[in-house]
Amino acid sequence: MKANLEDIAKAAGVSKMTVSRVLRGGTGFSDDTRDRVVKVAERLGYVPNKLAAAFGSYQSSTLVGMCVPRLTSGLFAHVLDGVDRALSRLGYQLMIGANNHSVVEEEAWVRQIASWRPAGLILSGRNHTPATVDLLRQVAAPVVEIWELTTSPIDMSVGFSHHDCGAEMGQFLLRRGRRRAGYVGALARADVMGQARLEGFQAVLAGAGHPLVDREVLMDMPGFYAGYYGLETLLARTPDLDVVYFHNDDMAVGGLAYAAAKGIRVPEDLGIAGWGGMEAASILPKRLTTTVVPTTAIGKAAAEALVARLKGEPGQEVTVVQTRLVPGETG
Amino acid sequence: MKANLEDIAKAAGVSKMTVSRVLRGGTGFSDDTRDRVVKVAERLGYVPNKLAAAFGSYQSSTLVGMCVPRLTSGLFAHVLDGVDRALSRLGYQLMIGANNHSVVEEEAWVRQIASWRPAGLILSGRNHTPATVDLLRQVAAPVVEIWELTTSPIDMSVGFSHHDCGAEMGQFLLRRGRRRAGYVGALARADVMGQARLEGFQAVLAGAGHPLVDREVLMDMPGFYAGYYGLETLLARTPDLDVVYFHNDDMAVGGLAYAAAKGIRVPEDLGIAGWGGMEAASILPKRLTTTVVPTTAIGKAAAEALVARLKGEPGQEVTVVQTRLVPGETG
DNA sequence: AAGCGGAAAGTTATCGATAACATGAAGCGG
DNA sequence: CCGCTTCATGTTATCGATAACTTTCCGCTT
Repeated sequence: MKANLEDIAKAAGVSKMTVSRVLRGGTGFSDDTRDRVVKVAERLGYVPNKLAAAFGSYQSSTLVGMCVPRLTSGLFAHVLDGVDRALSRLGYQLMIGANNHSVVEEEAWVRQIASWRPAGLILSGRNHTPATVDLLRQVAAPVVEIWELTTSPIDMSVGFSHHDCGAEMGQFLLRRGRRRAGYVGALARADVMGQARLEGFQAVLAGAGHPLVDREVLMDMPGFYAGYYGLETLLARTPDLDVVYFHNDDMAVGGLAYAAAKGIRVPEDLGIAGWGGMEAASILPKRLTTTVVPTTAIGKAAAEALVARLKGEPGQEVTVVQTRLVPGETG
Repeated sequence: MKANLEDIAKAAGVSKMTVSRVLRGGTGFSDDTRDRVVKVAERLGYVPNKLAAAFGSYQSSTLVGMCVPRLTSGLFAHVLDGVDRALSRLGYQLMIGANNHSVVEEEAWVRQIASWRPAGLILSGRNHTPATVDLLRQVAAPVVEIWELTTSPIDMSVGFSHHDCGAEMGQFLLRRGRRRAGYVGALARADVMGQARLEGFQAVLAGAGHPLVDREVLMDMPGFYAGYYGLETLLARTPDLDVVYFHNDDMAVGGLAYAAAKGIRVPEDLGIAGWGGMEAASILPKRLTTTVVPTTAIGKAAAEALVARLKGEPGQEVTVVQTRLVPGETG
């Protein structure tokens, strides 16, 4: 790199410290000095060295790490976008990682990121390995757990209850007269949140005397094809279902495609409900019954909670965001 | 942080340098020493300080920056995923940013990232401000430009020709007998790549004596609604089109929704073609005519080119990936 | 037994910015 | 005109790891 603080200091006839103060926009220098320093810095094409700054004083790190289950999830893309917009505006840089729905991979990621001494971290979910929690304590940076609500966060939390989402959908489908419900899931065992929705769903159905009839939980990623073949498998085993709740909208759309292919009328013969609120679903011939999650808002809230903490303000410990059940024409 | 190299050195009865050598897996120590050091490091819960390492010796940075137009683009999500998978496996960390299709925002991002002295950078597109190019030269890190092919990259390039995509689609639609083509775009002026596709499309049509009849380029983000209303506007002005080429699949799907809502038969009354190969399109009742882009492969190739360069190997200067025109039932 | 090669380990200087402390000059009331 | 405050500025130590160099030690040859 061409110039450092000392080069500017020499050229401007002041000390390094004065240059540092000017460029960071502090106080303790005259207007005349500031102008001179700024001009020289510009002329020399000075590019600050955050590595040195963050190393010398961890206070000055502007590195924020964020770990999501998958980078290709449309839902998390919006969360990421919300975080990035809020943070980049304030001069923070975002380091990302994907844990593939595994707390072990999350631990590996946190271990890597911890070595960069980040100013803050955003994690997805409330489940972590003990070693992860240890590491987080050691880095001593603010941590926001997003997506799944936890009332006892490591530090801060922004999310909603997946259990309640499932329960609410169960109630809704019962009100619409559905009595023989099935479920098609994915990411068997890896995804505790889909599991939580299923449990909420089941609890409500059982409580009403119409327990879940059958379920098909694939090992695959939750996508269109998983939804398509999941529904096929489920119906082959249990043909007389009157509604199927899917892990998410992608899968529900796959289910709709299967129904269309087989001449199953939706919602007359079979109801279909999803979860998440994928954008693409809004242009289906029939509006999908689903639960919309305020993804961008979650990202924004997480970033804001983090920044508040970094500025020394207390910061909201737990932020609950509202999901919204959208009654469509498929459920 | 609990422990640093010196703490381990003291506890193990060796020097810092020996600990450093052991933990980095170098040579110059006995098996006995290695075991002792490793054990102590583990016991003390040592977390390396990459800030110090990268600062002391830029060789040892494992930071890679990547800038995409939008974080919410399904296409770029897969590119990102391809990059992340390839890099994280090798111990690199990914810093991301979005430039909102603006070279000025890209410059701001590069300026920020440059101050972290990254080991490498991945940028989208081949257009950059002069100041960006200057900065890139200054950071002296390998740079991969992706998405749009350039035969004279700053450093390395992985991509394909948007112009050719448009031209190929033009030829295809002409072969299918279309004679009065329209175009619906988005991101007016901001997106040079959509512009390139349009130009390729127009050139072929004009060359065949059936020039583009009308076009509607919105200022909006390219999404479903933009496609819906874009087609509405276009057809209001020029009703007698027999095919419309869209900026991307999202918009084409919006166009399909508009056609369905208005009772316009596709492809009989109007052909519709998209670009990009969005996953969701695969479950439409009629398969969308589009060009599929190998997104994950682009990410993977970009990461590999970067890593090769970082390892001192020459690295592929220009990598051309193949897009694939998929004849659907809508065009 | 002197000398030598090479592996193992230690020493020193360094990266660039910042916190904490120190200095110095100007301004000002008594 | 002295001592006090205040603001502008300079000095010094420091963060943790690493490159480059130096020393130590051991075994082996002649």
